[in-house]
Amino acid sequence: MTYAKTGLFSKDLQEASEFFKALSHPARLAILKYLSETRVCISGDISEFIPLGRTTVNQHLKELKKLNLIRGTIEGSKVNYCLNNKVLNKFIKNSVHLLEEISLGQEEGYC
Amino acid sequence: MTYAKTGLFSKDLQEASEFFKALSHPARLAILKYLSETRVCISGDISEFIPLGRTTVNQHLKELKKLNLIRGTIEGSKVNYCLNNKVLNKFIKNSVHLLEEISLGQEEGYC
DNA sequence: TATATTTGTCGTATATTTACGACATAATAT
DNA sequence: ATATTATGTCGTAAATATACGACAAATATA
Repeated sequence: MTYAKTGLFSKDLQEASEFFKALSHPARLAILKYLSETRVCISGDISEFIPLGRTTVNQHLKELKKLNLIRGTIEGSKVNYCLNNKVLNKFIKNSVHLLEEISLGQEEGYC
Repeated sequence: MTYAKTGLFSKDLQEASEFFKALSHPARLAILKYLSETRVCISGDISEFIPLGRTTVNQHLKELKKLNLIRGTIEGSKVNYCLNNKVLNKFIKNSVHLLEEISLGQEEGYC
């Protein structure tokens, strides 16, 4: 196909949409929430907590790692996962700003 | 497949992820931003503004309409589109709350 | 050393998304 | 009445996402 037309849009919108895409599956939101609560935990804890197969959870972790929203550090045979708050907060700040830009100064409905 | 496992997660996460999915393409963000600026405009203006084919833009509008983020009202042979701020603001409020819940009370990185 | 544990990668099947051309319909303009 | 405009729908091709079993590698345990 003449695919991947996402490059035709502004950098801002591209970045924001990528962040939203990372958040577009309940499993990934659940992982972020879980990591927010546990601060740190090993891979196995996450896939035990999420009601999906271990391989699938791993794939979701990969998606989150792709955007640096989480970090995994090896410790022996286990891997500790945690939020990368620096990056996460930057994305949150930007996307909240974008959403406010869209909704601010709006009355009920103009049509 | 044993597909659509999204139903295994809480209603909150399901709803939030659906909203994020609606925002996960730069074209849809661009449409929302455009409607925020113009307040109202016709379908043709949107597909002219967005660097994609008319059919594709229509499809994106359909996605946004599916979640009631926008509204389309027929006027003769034209269709006026505008934001549905009531619904939009509800989604924004909920998702900002969720994101804050995830990021709040977090130091730099725990691993 | 042999075995179990923990994790990651590869391949694969199916579902969904993205993008668009071709066609249909209704309203407007000529 | 006919042509043009504005919009929507259908079908389809290609790209991506989702889900998982089978296998591999490395560490920890017996």
